[in-house]
Amino acid sequence: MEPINVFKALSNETRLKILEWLKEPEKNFPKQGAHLPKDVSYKGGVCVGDIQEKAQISQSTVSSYLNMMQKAGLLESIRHGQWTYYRRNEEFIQELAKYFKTEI
Amino acid sequence: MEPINVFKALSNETRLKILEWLKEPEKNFPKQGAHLPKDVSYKGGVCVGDIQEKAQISQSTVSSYLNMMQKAGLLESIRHGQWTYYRRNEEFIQELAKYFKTEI
DNA sequence: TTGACATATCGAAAAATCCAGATATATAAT
DNA sequence: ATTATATATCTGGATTTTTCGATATGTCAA
Repeated sequence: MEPINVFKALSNETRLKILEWLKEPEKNFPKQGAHLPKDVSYKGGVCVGDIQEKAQISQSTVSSYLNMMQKAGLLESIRHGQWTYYRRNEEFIQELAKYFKTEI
Repeated sequence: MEPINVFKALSNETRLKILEWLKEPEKNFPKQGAHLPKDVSYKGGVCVGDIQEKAQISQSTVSSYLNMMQKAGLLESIRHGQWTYYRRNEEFIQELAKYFKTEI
């Protein structure tokens, strides 16, 4: 775990919002599921396009944000067809909260 | 509380170290107290010069770092004579850990 | 296999951050 | 009053971040 990279990832309004939105995907991305194939249950995963629409920033920006957050450990992703679904890496985030409590 | 500013303040190796050093001031700044007047008991406060020496960065940089961390809420300071003593704002940091646990 | 769509990567301009030296200010000592 | 010391503020060049449009890649559908 690289705390500096985590904090950098969290140092941006949009990225912080994305992380919060992904806590309640079905609430914040209601139309999600339209293209989510039934045979897949990537619980909580939201595709890039839906996140972009909600965040109101360019496609390239949202893509690199998500990549950055994933590299920091905050998110995980899976590709399904032409969609990439991102969701929170709750295990990592839990460790992070522990780190925060004990080390900060 | 402005989480973004907190995360920005934490997004730097030196500032992160300072925050950690200040968890155990008497251990990390052993000579501290030489100029700390007896009649003052600013528990845990360390003066700018001592922090600068330990961090090995310029005086102006350490001063603005400390100011930034204080504005973010992480530190608090008190002036005593020609010295400014900085220490952790534990109350704020505790709230922060709570915020982190519940909001992140 | 061609076209359409989702996402990733590239390249660049603008803005922000980093960090130092120079200078200003506040306090203490003489 | 003058000088010395600690800290704060100012200025600015170097580096990094932000964010976009353009382009590339991967996948599905016709």
